[in-house]
Amino acid sequence: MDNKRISEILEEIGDILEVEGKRSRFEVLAYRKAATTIETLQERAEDIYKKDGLDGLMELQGIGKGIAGGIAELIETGHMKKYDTLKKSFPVDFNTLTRIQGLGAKKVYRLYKELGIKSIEDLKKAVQEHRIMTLDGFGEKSELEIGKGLALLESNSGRMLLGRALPEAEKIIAQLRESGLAERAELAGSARRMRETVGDLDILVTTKNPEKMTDFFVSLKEIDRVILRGPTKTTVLLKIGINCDLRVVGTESFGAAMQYFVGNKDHNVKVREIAIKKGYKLNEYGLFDKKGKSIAAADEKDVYAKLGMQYMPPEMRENRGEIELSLKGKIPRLVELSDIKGDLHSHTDHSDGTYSIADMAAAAKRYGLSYLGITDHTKNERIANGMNDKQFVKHFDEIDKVNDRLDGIQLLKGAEIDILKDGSLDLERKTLEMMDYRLASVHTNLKMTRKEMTERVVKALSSGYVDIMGHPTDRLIGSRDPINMDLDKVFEAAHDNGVIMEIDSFPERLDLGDENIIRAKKHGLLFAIDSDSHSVDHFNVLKYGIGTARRGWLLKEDVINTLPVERLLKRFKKF
DNA sequence: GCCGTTTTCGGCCCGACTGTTTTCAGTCG
Repeated sequence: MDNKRISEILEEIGDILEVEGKRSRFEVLAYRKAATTIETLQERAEDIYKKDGLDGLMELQGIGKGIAGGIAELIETGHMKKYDTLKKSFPVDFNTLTRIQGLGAKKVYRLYKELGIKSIEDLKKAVQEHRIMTLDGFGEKSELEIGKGLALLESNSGRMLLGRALPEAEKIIAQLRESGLAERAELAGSARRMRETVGDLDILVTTKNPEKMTDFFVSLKEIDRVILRGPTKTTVLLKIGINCDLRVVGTESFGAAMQYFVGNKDHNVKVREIAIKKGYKLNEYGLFDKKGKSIAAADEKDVYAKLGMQYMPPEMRENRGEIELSLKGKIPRLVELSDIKGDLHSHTDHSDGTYSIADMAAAAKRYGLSYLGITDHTKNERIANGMNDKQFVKHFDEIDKVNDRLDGIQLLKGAEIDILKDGSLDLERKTLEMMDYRLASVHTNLKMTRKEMTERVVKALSSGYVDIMGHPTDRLIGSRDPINMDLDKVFEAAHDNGVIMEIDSFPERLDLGDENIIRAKKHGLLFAIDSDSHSVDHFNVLKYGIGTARRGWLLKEDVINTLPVERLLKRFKKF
């Protein structure tokens, strides 16, 4: 059973327990928390259970004996007694119905009890027939909002790629800054933490004129409609299809607000618990002592410092151990975009890129890189114009010629070699040995059994010819699951054979992702943060790869393309 | 139901906005 279904079931148990009202609200919270944990897990809960049993599940955040047992039951039998029983008494699609903005478990239950609404279809009909507004506590406006929520639900599926949402946020923030109304305007929330997908955007501003500031914000052309508006918080729907919150805070509490709105929920709960233990109270307005006097608020670093904590980069604030590290003062300096000296994955018009070798070199130089690896596709990728051995020999010759004319940037000869179905590489040894380095990826035959796929990849990595494994899991966020293989075995093979793991920076790939980076690093692996550029405009996706690497707590020394070219070349296989 | 730098029992973050309420519950993040 996949994580999504497990988390839906846990969430729904939480909903039903809440409306049932028999259990403590903390039990409800516990199920919701467990649901979030499973939903955001990169590894399959089923794999964890098969490998480490109940203990493996219980190591996860917010999952104890009870819920772990329930998950195990789901995996073993496809059913969970507790859920089936609850569902019999409440045959309502809580999961879908509560996705409508403004509808929570309790309202959904009332709609069921009083109007018999069990599904989205029932709800749509009830709205059309104006039956919602007849209920106590619901009015004309509630019905209208539910109607809008229904339309929105049909038009988009919730989360959006960071690569689509972040540029929009940057555009909006730039306008807020240029308006002359904002003293400061900063991105907060999951986008600032560089999560690969975001559910909404959060922007924080300080201003002398909140009223005018908000007027200006809601008048921006990027905005579709205003969902709610108050003196400190305004929510709008953007035309690109996600919500954007504007928070207006005082300059004196800007730091506390950043602290509050940047970390994820678990991070914040934990930090606030630390405040309580110290006899303080922490909210978005400041850190307060017992007498209610503010002891830190304007500066984010100061808020953490007064709690005995070292500042943590936004990308770390996910409650994955950063708080403990921070209390010990051991937060490391993470890798930064400016550390990147070159890019080891790019395509030209010799395969499926759109620009010449010389154009790509010039673009990389403009981007500030000092070397660029050209890694065009091999013949198995017919669709991408992959080259055969003979064509590669000619291709290398041309790279050499272009290289001779270049100044300030050096080209490296490589290829993105297909790992074939049987685990062999798609070029002859002779050709492989002509390159500066070799990047190998899986592109075809993605639906093999776990055992077959693991053997295939391990065989390729053990060939003695692979320097970098390209986009290792081959996932496409939101559209293609990672290939099914035993990642620990793959990482082990990579370690034994000196293979570097790629972090492909393309927003729909971000592969490896943050959790798998942490896992690979535990195996002692090194990384390459690459753009996978197919055009001269693509180098700026590197920032997403950097963000992902930072979410995986990588340091400069973990990333090989922070090395100058002479030292980099020493890391690659020699023949 | 989960969890442990006071704890294996007794806690569990905190505030804003809305609609429909005459003082607040529900929802959201």
